[in-house]
Amino acid sequence: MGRSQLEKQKTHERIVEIASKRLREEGLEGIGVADLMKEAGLTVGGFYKHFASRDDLVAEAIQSAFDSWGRKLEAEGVNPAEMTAADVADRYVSAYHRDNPGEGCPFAALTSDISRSGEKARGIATDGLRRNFASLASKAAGADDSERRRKAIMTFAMMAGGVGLARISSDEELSAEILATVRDFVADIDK
Amino acid sequence: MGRSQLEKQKTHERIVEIASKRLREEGLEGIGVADLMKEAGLTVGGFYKHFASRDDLVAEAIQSAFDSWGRKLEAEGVNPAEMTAADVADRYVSAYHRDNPGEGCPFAALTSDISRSGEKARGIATDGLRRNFASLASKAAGADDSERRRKAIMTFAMMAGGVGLARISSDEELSAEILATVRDFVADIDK
DNA sequence: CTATAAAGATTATGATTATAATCTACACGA
DNA sequence: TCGTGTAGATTATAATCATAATCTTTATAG
Repeated sequence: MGRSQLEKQKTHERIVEIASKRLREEGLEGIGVADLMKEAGLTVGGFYKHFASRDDLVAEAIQSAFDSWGRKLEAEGVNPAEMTAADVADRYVSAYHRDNPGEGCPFAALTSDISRSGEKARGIATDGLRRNFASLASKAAGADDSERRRKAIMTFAMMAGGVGLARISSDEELSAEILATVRDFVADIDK
Repeated sequence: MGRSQLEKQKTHERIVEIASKRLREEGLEGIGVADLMKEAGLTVGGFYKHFASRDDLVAEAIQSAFDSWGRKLEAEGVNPAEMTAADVADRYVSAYHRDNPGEGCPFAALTSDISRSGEKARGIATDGLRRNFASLASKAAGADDSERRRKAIMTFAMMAGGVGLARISSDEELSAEILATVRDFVADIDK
């Protein structure tokens, strides 16, 4: 049976992980199958032994990107449940996140790309959105669930939008100003 | 001299306007030179009589997209200076804007694309950012200029981010909830 | 009225791409 | 140990694309 099943699974995960990073860096159409395989130490030929189409890889890669936030915290020994909204903002609305889209949030890196995508990618992203809102709502200050949810939604919109705008600005000072402003507002709302 | 100068200018503007719309709809790499020319009633051949490269067209199209907001208001007889922040939000954070990226704000439609672009496009966009912040600051409530500016920045981040997320969601209910939440918050901040 | 320069059409060119067919070598069931 | 199925390599295939060379037509200068 050719290489072992274990090998294949490892390879599969490697391709997905690489794609997840590169696609966030260069957009959903930004990198080709051949380059991706090359970066995984492979050649084009084997690609379709792993994925029915490039689109399928993209879907898996987006899913993996959504999970990466949690995996990263885990790797650092941080408990997501213990983070306050301000803690989240410090990480999310940071120069590091701005400068490393490949390891960051797909909503900040791929907003436009996903909104132009098909049902598959949008569905995965919609699930991710719901999870993000729920997680942030559990951290938000507020009199009732409804108010906490509203704060979660607007906080996330502001954070994702802020990082997006900060990435656009070619003026570092303006970019830093955007990040700092958004961070402060999130901390204020958290009260 | 071939067709008249006036004709040429008209043609040039037509190409840019079409590109400005289609690029916002399908991303900066989403549509080819041939299709663009076809939509303008022309063929590929003449393209390089108007633009040194596709990149040059993209830059002009982005610039035009930034100007389009003002042109649209003007066409409707609305005076931008008289709009409150809540007025802006009602327009910006609307289902119509969400569903018609081609006529809308490039920061909402092209966030990811522009942040991956070269200096030319980023520079144009950075100017656009500054103008947006200044315009919103003049409408914001606040004790001093600094507070008004801070509100402008966070408001714009929230609005652009909100429309971006609303476009991603394949669940119409969730999408509408995002829009409504952001709109309400902007109105509140405006106080 | 005529010559010509430039707008736009027609038609290469060469690069890049996703997908696929075929080949090769190895891991496993027997 | 042998035969086979499959992972991955090599090598087409066919589409798409930006760019360019060349041809055609017509608006204007003289």
